[in-house]
Amino acid sequence: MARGKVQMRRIENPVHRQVTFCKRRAGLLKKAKELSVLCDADIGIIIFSTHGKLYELATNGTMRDLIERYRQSCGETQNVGDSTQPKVSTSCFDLFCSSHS
Amino acid sequence: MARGKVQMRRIENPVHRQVTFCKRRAGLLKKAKELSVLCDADIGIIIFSTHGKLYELATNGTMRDLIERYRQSCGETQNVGDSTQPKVSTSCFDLFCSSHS
DNA sequence: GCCTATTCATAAAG
DNA sequence: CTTTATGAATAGGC
Repeated sequence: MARGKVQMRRIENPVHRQVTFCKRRAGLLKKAKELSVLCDADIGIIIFSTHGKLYELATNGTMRDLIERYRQSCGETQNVGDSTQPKVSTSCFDLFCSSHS
Repeated sequence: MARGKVQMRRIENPVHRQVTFCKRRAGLLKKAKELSVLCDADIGIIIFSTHGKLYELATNGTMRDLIERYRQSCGETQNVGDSTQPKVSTSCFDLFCSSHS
């Protein structure tokens, strides 16, 4: 982005990667908050670092509520706005009920 | 941001809000993918528009797996990297177990 | 949806 | 941590 373009590959230098992770993570969360305020949207973000540390953000209410709402919506919604996922047919309800017969 | 600064309030004009929502949502998801690739992180994003439409992104695997992983981690993690939330003391496990005694 | 002027984010350096 | 040069995101128009 600055001082030279960055290539979209995994950053191999651990120090460099850590610095970039911190900066971009902050930027991403900021963007999410802005989108939430400007467009009155409800946004949740879950981030796991390489080392498995969890970072989260819920712009409205709690992540708990958001996941619960997600569980309901994804069972009704046929298609989401992003085409990254090939579309999984697994019902989201299974996630919460599979261990409780 | 461009052609004039935007104030951080809810955009009242519905058309304008819709346009901004589309543009910024795309930008947010792109940033998330970049962060995921560059820093080898696992990221999930859930977005509900004003009208309740769901948009989602899981950079690695499925949202189902990510939520499952989140459930486990948030019970172990004491603090997340973001200070937006005042810190909720409710155990995340309650979310999935409260209805099953 | 595409284009362009402008603001924003951020990689590299101090 | 703070600064700064530069690429990226995006608001407003078509």
